[in-house]
Amino acid sequence: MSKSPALPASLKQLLVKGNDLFLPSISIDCVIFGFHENTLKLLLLDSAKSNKWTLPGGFVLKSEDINNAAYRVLLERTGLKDIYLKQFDVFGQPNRTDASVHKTTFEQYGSKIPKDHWLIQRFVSVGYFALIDYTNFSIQNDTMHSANAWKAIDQVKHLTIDHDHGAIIQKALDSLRTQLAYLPIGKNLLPKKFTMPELQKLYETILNKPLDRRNFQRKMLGFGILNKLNETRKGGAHKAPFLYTFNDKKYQKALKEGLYGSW
Amino acid sequence: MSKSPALPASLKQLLVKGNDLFLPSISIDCVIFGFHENTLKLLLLDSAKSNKWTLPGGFVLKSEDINNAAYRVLLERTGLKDIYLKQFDVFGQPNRTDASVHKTTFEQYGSKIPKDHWLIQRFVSVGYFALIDYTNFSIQNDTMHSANAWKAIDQVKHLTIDHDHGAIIQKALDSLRTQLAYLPIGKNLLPKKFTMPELQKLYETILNKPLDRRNFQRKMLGFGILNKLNETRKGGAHKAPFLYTFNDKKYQKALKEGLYGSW
DNA sequence: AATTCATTGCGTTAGACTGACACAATATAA
DNA sequence: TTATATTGTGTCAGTCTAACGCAATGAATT
Repeated sequence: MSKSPALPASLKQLLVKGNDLFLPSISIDCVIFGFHENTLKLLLLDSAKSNKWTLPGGFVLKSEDINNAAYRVLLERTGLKDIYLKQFDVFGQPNRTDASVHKTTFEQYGSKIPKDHWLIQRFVSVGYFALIDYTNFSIQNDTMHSANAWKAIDQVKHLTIDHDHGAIIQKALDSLRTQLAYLPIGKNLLPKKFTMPELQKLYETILNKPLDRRNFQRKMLGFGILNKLNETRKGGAHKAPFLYTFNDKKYQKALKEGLYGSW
Repeated sequence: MSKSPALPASLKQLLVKGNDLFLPSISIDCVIFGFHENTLKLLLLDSAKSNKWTLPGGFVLKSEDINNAAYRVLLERTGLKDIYLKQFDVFGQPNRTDASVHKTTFEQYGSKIPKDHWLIQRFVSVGYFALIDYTNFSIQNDTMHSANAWKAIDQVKHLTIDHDHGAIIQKALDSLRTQLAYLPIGKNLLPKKFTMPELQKLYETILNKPLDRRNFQRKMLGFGILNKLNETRKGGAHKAPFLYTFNDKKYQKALKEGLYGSW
């Protein structure tokens, strides 16, 4: 006759079978970027009513490729497949995880995690970042976290972030910016058809600085990864800009070989 | 009255205490590059007389930062400190490790690893690459591997490489080449004082293509990370080239901020 | 001691790229 | 119809890059 709600099945499974299902010591954190209304956003989870926000993450099945685990986490969380997902760093400080979060989660339901349980050991986390199209996406909620939400990147620093997830986010952003310099970007972050000003806004938002419209266009077209369509986007109160799509083959090639090559 | 030699203490410790000392499921592999006689070399271990070559690696102590674990492995293996060490990827395919190697190692000494032992579970490995000065370095041997050796990078593909270490080496080389485009390099790979032709050879070796002598010098000096000394290196049968050192402050700054910035 | 010769230091030039800006065309709103 | 903000296209000077020229130098050769 406890006043606590019943322990959800997914949490119970984690508690009882986690040790059998997952690799010990290794976790995954995903920094999921979305782009909407000229703002870069992050998909965050409101962790177990503790008023702390966390990154969507998970564990690696015992016979699962670690990259697939990251794709699985992304799929479970967003319902999206075939997304650009990039492993950007490993976070392995011994004190980076704080078992008290898990304890709190389970205590809500009147459950206790045994001492030395798989879940409250030290975890080394592999960080991935993903870029997704904000528009054709619906947030998937789960039982462990009461709310999932998109947060504008510049609001994030005012939130209470769990663990070292703030540092992970910062590192992901740095990696994203660095990548921008030598890899194409935007494929999964923008709708299929987009305008040059939209693409530019994306770049400006990630880099957090304005770019010259005309030079941006010249450089972008120079990369040779865009198809110019014979359509324009009407509806804006001004001259209708042309629509573009990414040239898939050339985009993929540029992803592999880089945009420049330098030396 | 076994004919096998006695099990070395370090191996015994791994067998008996490994489970207590180290994190499960996580290992570290180091791709250690050296530069000597205009050749890029790799430090490899002749693994347990099995005629397979492996990368120097190790495990993470239970309360040790994973980056420190990599530095520790490097120190144990080479005796070198303060080396540039870069985490470049995570290797997490479920079938990437092959427990038979460890079995063979212990069977040599007439020891058997228990089933389900910590050591023969699946490991996810974090790859680091290091760049060291070939000259002031002495190879440290250990008990688990009969021989450590420098192997020229283009000989490596003719060797029998253990596990997925061949793929790890390839990925390290790719990362090194990519880094060359936007980060300074050479600090630990060359002696303190070096000539411009020597530095150029290093770049040419890593990139595996010739560079124009005069353009290389102009570009390199343009980075502003070199100090030109008032000495020349005599002894070569020709005009004596000037000696340079790296400007430590500017070198470190360039490591953090990159050499260009592009956008 | 003079000569040879591979290598180094310094320089030039044409073409490509970059940053800053001008001006006409156009889709909606007033 | 006019006004206005925005887009498409273009220019131009400064910078960077690739390719190459030539004199200076240090040891080896004669």
